[in-house]
Amino acid sequence: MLPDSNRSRTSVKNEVQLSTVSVDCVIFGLEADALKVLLVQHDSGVMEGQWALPGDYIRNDIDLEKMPGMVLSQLTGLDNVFVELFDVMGKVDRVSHQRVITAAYFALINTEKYELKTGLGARDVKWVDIHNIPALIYDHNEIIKRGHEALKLKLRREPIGVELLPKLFTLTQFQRMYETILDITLDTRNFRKKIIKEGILQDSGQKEVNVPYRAPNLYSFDAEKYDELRSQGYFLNIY
Amino acid sequence: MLPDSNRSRTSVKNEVQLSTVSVDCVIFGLEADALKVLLVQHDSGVMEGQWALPGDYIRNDIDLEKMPGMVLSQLTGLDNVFVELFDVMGKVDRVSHQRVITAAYFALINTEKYELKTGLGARDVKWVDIHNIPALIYDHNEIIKRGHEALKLKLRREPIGVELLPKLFTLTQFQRMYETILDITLDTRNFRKKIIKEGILQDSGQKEVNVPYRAPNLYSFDAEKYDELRSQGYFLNIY
DNA sequence: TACCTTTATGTAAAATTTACAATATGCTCC
DNA sequence: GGAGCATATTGTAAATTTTACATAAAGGTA
Repeated sequence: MLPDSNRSRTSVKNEVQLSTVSVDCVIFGLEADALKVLLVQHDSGVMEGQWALPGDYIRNDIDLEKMPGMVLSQLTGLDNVFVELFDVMGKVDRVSHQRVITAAYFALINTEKYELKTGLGARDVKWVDIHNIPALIYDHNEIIKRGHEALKLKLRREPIGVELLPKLFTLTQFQRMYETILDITLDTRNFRKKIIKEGILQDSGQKEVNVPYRAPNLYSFDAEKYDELRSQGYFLNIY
Repeated sequence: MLPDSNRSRTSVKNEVQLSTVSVDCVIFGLEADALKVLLVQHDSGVMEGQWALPGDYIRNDIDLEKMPGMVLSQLTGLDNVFVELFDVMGKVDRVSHQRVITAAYFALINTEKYELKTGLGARDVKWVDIHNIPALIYDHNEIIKRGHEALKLKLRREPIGVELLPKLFTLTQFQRMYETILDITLDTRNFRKKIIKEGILQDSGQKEVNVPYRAPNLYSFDAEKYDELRSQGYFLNIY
């Protein structure tokens, strides 16, 4: 990039090209058995009543990477959530009437425990199952599809989902997390063998209580062990 | 995102926030035994004489994803090259005096065969070995580092490098491509066994000619076979 | 024909993957 | 206290894959 007063030959000399830039967030909500996406319904304007991904126009006095956190904070009250950029949509005609470039981020949170708030010009906010996304404005359906692919790839490289589980969790919870996000079914025996062998989980010696069946063992995540694996280029092959 | 006349509550009402947006390209050049990056030297302006990644400000009448191709075309004359977005840098203070958001793309091409041209306000253009990148302007060194990580990850999922090899190539060329890009050394016997077993290469039955040693067999890439693998979530584990 | 350089290849041991189903536990209800 | 219910937990044999490692083959050159 040549960001000084000398403009490139493809740009108009001495005239800085300005653009409208927004941030769109695919906020994935993990439940015990379903993966959902947070959608907002526009309050007014041309798109009144239509459903869309939560997002906002960027502000030039705020770091771009802080924007998705702000969106999330306004809709869920959550802070310090895992968020990652996965794409940028920049076709000239993706939005009618004006060219809007959007940075697409995904986040992964727990749908439980947090109360949704309307905000950001939204009349309504709701969780929708990933398999049942309605028609959204612009290219938002495509953004969700790509976001899910990015999430799945990420999960195979990093167990980002453990942060959504309690400090101590059962192997079944751990497996369901993978199954739900990756949208696959796993063989329990083989999955456990693999995870145990990798050593990223530690048996706490405790058992869950107050369950009306055999109490499962509780495990914790061994971050050190995992960091060791990641430095060697970790990729979880499960099908 | 709520891109209609109704602005979000975090934005100033009825005033569209505009931004300066650029594209920076980490153009990787593959040689027989080295991975290089294309750098340009600024012609004039505040950054005169300093080295940087090639890039340009975006134009609002051109699809964002077409920009890196245009940059590449101007510097190398190459068209239809593999290019992929891997990050967006958007900190407020990453560039002095004005906030510039940049979309970072990487490309992978062959340094041979193509003549570099100065262009885009560049006084000079050159290939620099990935291990010897000088201090660049702004956060360009960081962008290269991230671009290399993205390239390595991509190569493990897709054999993007084959397009840089001749239609018919030797297993040694194929192996060197992986070694150079991933910056590792591979065991020849094990690498060949793995690749052959995967079936993504076809023995053409021909041999290279005019070599002053045992003539190696020539192979071609089996795109169909690879597509089959990719649909099952391909990831090449080699160390 | 001897030599140089690079290609091509095998194998045994260890580790991993795969495909399967029966038993163990804790609680509830009678 | 025993039967029933629901989930947790676990093993194994076969097939496949990975790992570590060294020698012979081929083509050209001198």
